Amino acid sequence: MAQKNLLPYILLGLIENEPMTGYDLKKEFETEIGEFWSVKHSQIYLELKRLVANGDIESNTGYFGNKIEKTYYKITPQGTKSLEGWKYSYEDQLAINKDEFVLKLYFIKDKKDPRLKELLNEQSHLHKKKLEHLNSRLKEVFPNKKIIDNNYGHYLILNHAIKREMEYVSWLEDAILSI
Amino acid sequence: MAQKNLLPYILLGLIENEPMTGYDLKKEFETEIGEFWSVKHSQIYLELKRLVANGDIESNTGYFGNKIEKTYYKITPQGTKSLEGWKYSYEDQLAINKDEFVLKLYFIKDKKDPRLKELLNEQSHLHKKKLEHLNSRLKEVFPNKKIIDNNYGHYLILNHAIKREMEYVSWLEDAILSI
DNA sequence: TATAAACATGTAATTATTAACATGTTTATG
DNA sequence: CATAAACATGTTAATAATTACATGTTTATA
Repeated sequence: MAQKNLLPYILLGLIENEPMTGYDLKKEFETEIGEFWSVKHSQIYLELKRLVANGDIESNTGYFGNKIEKTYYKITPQGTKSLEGWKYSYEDQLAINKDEFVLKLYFIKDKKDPRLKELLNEQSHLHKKKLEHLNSRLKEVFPNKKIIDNNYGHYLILNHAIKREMEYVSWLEDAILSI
Repeated sequence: MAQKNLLPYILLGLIENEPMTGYDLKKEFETEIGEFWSVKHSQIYLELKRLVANGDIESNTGYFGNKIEKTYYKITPQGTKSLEGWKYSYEDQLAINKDEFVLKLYFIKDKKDPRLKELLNEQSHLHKKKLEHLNSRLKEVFPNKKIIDNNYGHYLILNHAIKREMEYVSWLEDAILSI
């Protein structure tokens, strides 16, 4: 069981719906899935090569007009199988989720430290903005019940992200008041 | 401003209190800070070398008895400065926090998918266990107000972790009921 | 007391990730 | 219509992180 590097599954998951080019995939990380995951485009191209070498996807280079050359990737039956295997596999333990701000706080010992409140305020501002953004995403992406039911996983995690930000903000506000 | 690799700051932050060996540092990641961050011990040794080369810490090798040889690291004024700079620096934007389960859900489209509930249940179980664990940590680590006030950052983030897990569990429970 | 398990301390190799470099193509705009 | 900006597509180099390898020391236990 290959672990850790999840990018292959992401690419498979995206390509599964329809053949895509490297650039199409890159753009996915600027919108939809970009809310939950990030990678650099250089990584995408590397991984695509590996997936081809591995037989999980097939490439098809076409010439559009006489200038543009595009390589589309489509998933193979083997790739589909690999994707399914991952999607429904169980995790036996939770990964730690690394948050730089949380880390900083760990090293701020003194409750009376005057800079503490500043940091909390700044963080609160960032998370409020994020919360706002997520709320508008929800309205935008899921305007009706049919879309919700056909993209239920996405709907769930977007709601989760919103609740998480609400928790974050409320925690920070409480912390600010407490000092 | 060096970004990204936060391990140097963690090591500085830990060494700041008292000189420590590589192994001492490794152990920190199994208890206290291990709740919020993880690294492999091989990475610690590499980073310690770099910090020494960079003048942020100094090493001092001593022979205990006639067998054991230990190298203690202590922070230099330059290291302290670097640590302080990081601790009170502002972040301009939030990093994405990568969660494999959330990623999986993104690719599960169909609300009626029978395996969805299984996955949600399994996750719920994991987070309930984690929540329990964190609650007992809180009691253990912060038995009284004095300790709280002298380790306030740590107190705050432990509370945050607890609230986050509560959110996670409640989200999952709602999701399970919704399908 | 032999032997296994856990402690303690690192190095080397592999893989993943990010940053930097390159290069040609449309599209907008002054 | 010249030119800058953004689009599109990659490769190469550098850094970070994980995995595997190595080796000697206590401590527990059969």
